[in-house]
Amino acid sequence: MTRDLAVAAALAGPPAQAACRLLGWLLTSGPVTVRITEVEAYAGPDDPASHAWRGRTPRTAVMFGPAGHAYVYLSYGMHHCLNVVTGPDGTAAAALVRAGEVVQGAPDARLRRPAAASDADLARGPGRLAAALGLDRSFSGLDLLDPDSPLRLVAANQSAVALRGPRVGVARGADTAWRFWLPDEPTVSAYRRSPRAGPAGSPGAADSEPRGRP
DNA sequence: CGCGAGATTGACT
DNA sequence: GTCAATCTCGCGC
Repeated sequence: MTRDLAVAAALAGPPAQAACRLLGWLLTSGPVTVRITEVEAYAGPDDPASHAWRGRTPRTAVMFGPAGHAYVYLSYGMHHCLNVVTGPDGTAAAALVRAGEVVQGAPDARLRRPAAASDADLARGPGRLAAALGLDRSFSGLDLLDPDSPLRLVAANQSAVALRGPRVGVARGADTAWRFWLPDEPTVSAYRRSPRAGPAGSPGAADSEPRGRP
């Protein structure tokens, strides 16, 4: 097979479910392989924190496509962030890969991230993870399930139950508990609420309560 | 066509 | 804890 349909189907569900499933999966770019330890779910026009909130644009068009493709964007003019497109074709959704453990090619990752204090810091944070994998916007739109793709996603068994909490850094939708991470992983990034978001649990943005260890 | 905002990081007070 | 760096997007004039 050239494309794993079962894996694609696993990512075609609702945003939070699809994102949660990515935990423990492997991302490979060249010599570097990362095991995903932290993700966030983003939806479409209904999700004010999503890039697709205002509808389809050239940049976010890939989010409206079939699951299993890459959406890479430039954040704050300097850091790249990787999303895995989720949900059925025609609806906008993606999972931001926030952090991972470098399980292969750590020396290569370190060349790209000389500032990393430890191996756990190589891909701890979305910008750092994209840097460790050597990603830029040219990777956006790639089919991650194609064995010939320069960036590949491979499913793996998820041993632990995921913890969940509100998404990091978002100004709106800051109370939606759509961040998922694996317990006891030193590679999971620290939680920082956006200063532009109101106080936690502020009215108007109320969603599900955080659980676990935010 | 100008301008403000942003799914971040790392350095500094 | 606070703050600047840096640039693309997308809305408003």
